[in-house]
Amino acid sequence: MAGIKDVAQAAGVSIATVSRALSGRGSVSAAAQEAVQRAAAELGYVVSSSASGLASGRTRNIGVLVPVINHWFYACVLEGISSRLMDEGYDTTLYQLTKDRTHREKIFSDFLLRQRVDAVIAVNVELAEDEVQALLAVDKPLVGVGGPLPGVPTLHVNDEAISALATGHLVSLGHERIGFIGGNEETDVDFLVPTHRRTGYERALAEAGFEVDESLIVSADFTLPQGYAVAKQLLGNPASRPTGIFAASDEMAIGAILAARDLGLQLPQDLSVVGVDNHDLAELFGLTTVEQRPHEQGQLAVAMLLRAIRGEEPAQAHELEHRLVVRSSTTRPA
Amino acid sequence: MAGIKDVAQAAGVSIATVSRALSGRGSVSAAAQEAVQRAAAELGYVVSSSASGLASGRTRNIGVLVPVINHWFYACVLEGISSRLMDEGYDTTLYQLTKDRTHREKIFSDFLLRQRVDAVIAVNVELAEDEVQALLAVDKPLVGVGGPLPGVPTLHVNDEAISALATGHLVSLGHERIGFIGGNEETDVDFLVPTHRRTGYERALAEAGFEVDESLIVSADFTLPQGYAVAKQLLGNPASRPTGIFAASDEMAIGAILAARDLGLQLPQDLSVVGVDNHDLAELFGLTTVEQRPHEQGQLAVAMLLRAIRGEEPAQAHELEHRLVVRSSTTRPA
DNA sequence: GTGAAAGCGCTAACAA
DNA sequence: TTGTTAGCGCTTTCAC
Repeated sequence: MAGIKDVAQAAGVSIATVSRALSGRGSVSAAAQEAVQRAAAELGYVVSSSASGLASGRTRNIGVLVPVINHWFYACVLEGISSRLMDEGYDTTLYQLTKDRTHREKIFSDFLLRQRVDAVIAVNVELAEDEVQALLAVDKPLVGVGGPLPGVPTLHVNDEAISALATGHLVSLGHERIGFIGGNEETDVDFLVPTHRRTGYERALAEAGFEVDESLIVSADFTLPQGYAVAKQLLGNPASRPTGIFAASDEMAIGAILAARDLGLQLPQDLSVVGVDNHDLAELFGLTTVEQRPHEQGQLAVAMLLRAIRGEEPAQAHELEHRLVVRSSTTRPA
Repeated sequence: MAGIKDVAQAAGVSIATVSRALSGRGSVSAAAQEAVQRAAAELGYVVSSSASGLASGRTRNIGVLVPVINHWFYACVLEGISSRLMDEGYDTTLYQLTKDRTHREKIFSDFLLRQRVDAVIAVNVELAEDEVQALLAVDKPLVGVGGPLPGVPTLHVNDEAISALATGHLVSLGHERIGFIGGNEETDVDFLVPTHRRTGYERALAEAGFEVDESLIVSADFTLPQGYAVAKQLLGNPASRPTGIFAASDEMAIGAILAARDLGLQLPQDLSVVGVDNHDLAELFGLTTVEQRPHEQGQLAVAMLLRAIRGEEPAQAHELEHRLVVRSSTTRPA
């Protein structure tokens, strides 16, 4: 396995020049540059990340914290992050953060805190104050996706505005009894997403002059099956049935659509449904939804992080756009 | 940031003893062990992975190669891998391998080959002969999931047997016109999975004495929407419609169920559907399927890899179990 | 069981 | 622009 010395020898320069030529730090003559490049290629030389990391303090490795992987949103964000990071020559190291404190502590102390990563992207994980401090204390740039994290630059959509938009869409169509399928905060790995989405829903209702009817509010875990289950409860009683439902995720919204079908309801005549995400399945179900682009969120997070790593302008919180995608799952009430 | 020297000083021993005590390599007296552990904990000391890696040649970091992340199977495998790896004190570094040769080459040369990872798990990526050789040449253990990879220990289900089982289930119910929704090989990231699943389907038909009817065979990309689309074509013509469908993935099977419903067919009376996976959504749709447990596959792959890393018995190909999960999507034909 | 010391393969001052 | 050289913080012989 060729080392930097071999390359230096083959190129007829010193190892320092090889290092400079290959890393782009410091100036190197065109001739030397060329010679080094050629020699490195011929020998199949690649710097040892351990050696480089030890000497420079940079690992070119970014830690990504996610609560789960097997979930549309996280998988998309992760794809966005990893592809962008790879383009920039960085590795992506994955940490699944559970709710278990000791497990988390281990991740923080054993993995993140020392030399393993140059920086961290936290995707929808609610970091405790001391966890944030620990990261910042070792001078590791930290960017959050789905924040907000106190004192941390974060990329996020405006969950409240999204909900208000979705609910408002139903209101504008003439719906007066609008159900809400939210997330349940206990089991939830996400932040305040459940809370914010509910607040937006209530705000839109208030603006329309409607009262909040607790019997129209149910919660699930953002998945399709649970959305189906709670929607069935919500729709089961013909007397109290809402004419429209806003679900805090597309998966739950699709669950609601399936539940409505199984109850013999015609959509959208008997029931309008709006979701959030613009999930891969949304189009198939004709689901009206508020789009958020997790893949892009991941890419943007990387861009923010790189700026922080390079010590450029202090990146700050950035609110991402969202837009209503109207399809066939919503119409005026019968 | 405390270093090994600080710990040595605090514990009143040499840095060599600290290293031994913390890594478990070499013998240390109980007293020293205790003193070191205490000092390290007090100082919040964690070894520098760069320094340790440089000195020892071990990074405690495993590279995981996947074609995509945002897909049920891969996300599950990934969760299994990363959680198990974390338990063992290893990092998981993620590499998305595209079909683009130059991109792949970059991953291999710049990332994998040098000091960044101790070993590699390839999940359903078809590695070229030279890619496998490159890994083995630098003496990096390699384990495949979903193989087979020539000369590489691999964990895999028997795709052909799975298909034969699923198709046989329909045959045993009395179906004679059985459609097949397979994967399309061109766009496919997976191996020979599409081919094997088709072979199993054909074998089961042959065993039952049926001829293969090409008009009953369609292909999609393993996703629900495409499964829906091709199933609609398959089921559109009432004259040539099959009474049962075997889909090579649960997502496509569910797509077929939805397509059938949209065509006004009653399930399972008018159409039986079998899938493969036992996907999170299978139960909701009452889908009969052949289960494979990707999460476990990931965990087992880690176990195999660790054995290889430790130089224990040469791990070999391991075929995973599968089982038929019968639900309500299949019955005898009308 | 323990310590001294020689690297591991680079990067970054510094000097030229 | 280039080379020399001193570390980076560990692990691992080797001698005791």
